[in-house]
Amino acid sequence: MEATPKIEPIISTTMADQVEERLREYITHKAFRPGDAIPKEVELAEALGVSRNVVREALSRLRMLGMIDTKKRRGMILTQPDILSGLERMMHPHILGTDTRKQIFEFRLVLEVGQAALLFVRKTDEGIQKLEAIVKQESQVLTIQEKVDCEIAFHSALYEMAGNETIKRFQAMLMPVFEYVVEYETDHDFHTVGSVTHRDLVNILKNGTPEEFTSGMLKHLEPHLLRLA
Amino acid sequence: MEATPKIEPIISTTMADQVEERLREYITHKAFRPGDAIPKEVELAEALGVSRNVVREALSRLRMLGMIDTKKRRGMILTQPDILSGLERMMHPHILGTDTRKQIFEFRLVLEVGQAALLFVRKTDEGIQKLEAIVKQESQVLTIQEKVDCEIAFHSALYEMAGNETIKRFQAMLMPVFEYVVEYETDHDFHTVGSVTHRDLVNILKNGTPEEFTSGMLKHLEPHLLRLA
DNA sequence: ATTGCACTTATGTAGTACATATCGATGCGA
DNA sequence: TCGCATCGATATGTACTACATAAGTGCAAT
Repeated sequence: MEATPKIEPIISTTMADQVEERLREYITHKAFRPGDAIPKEVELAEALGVSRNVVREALSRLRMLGMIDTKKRRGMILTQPDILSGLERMMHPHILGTDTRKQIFEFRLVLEVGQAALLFVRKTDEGIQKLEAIVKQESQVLTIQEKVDCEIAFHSALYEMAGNETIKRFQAMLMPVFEYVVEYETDHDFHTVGSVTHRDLVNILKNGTPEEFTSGMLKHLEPHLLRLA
Repeated sequence: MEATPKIEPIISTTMADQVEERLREYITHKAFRPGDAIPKEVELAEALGVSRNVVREALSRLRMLGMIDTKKRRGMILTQPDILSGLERMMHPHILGTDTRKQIFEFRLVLEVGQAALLFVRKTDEGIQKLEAIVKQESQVLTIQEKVDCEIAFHSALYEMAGNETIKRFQAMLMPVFEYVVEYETDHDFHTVGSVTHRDLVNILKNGTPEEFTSGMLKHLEPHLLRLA
């Protein structure tokens, strides 16, 4: 524990922070729709009683999140944000803490298992053929790198078939951290594999049930799961 | 289709955008650790050949994401970012598109099912007792609102027991969107429930296996899953 | 009606000035 | 020598001004 156990509730909330919050309230609270215009910078500055500088800092943040779009004379309009834009900017393993990395590691495992919920609704013959091709290629692989590539290709193809772009992107962003944890913060090998192989999973996908698939995926990931505290 | 099929590859990349990117590269590429100091605003401005204003807009974004922390005379230091800070700012149902909302809806279903991967590693007696208390309370409930509250409480308690703060927070952020979709964009009731009840899930958690739990959760969520296209 | 040009306007960038908090040193007194 | 208060020095926070730049707007000419 630190010397001061619980003091310092004051957080230096700067003007830009406050303005950002007010603007987000303004944008989300009202019945605004994408495409609607919002007041000019100078008007906002005057209305909020701050300098244009502060307003611009707040707007700059919202722009980064994709909540607004600004053009030179047109002014600013609301846009529907890219909910993962914030995430992708900080998914670098070594700027995160070990605890966060571990949670992200677990997050991916959860996604892999839960996928089945969508997979059996969306599965297609082409998707399965693609998976089979990867499995076949995997059996002829020699180097470790090739094996890892196949591993990633297989699971990417699964997400592809699940038909949820958000989950797919999210998982892709998780991967670098996942690999980092496997590489540096666990004692077993990346490609240690459970009693259920990729080939088994494909077969379940073809002829089995969602229940069987989740069971299979749990078995497939068992080496990872056993490592959890 | 528009009149011009493929023109307009130019994206007005502003100075602040570029500086933000450069700073992120600078922060992530090097072997920096949380706590390390980064150059002063004026130094950055001079080094990058832009005004201090632009640098501050970029820094303001990184500060929002929790990547840096600044104090009055101390300067700026790297911090380990809160990976969900960006997300929570835009999880408002009505500023998202219907497609995004649907994907978030699915995302939660996937998490619910995949949870089992962690749940059986982390389950505790106290957690199960808490779940049982909720189930018991649920059986005596009268109004719809109370029923919904129990629903939320039950699933929150599950995430609590899973012991992954990131997933728990993430799920909590998903919920408003999930409820919105159920309320306005599906034709069945919120509390339509599958053939497996909360009580069944608790029993599986006590005496069953992860495989049985995922199966049970799939059944529990079946009304939602059947609605997916 | 379309093209071309000047004008207007809102954002983007630069620069200056000052406020504010905080670190560090200096000096005073016990 | 050890506090303790005071006083700069310094980096961020805020305000203000000025101008550049892109993009509508409207008018005029062909």
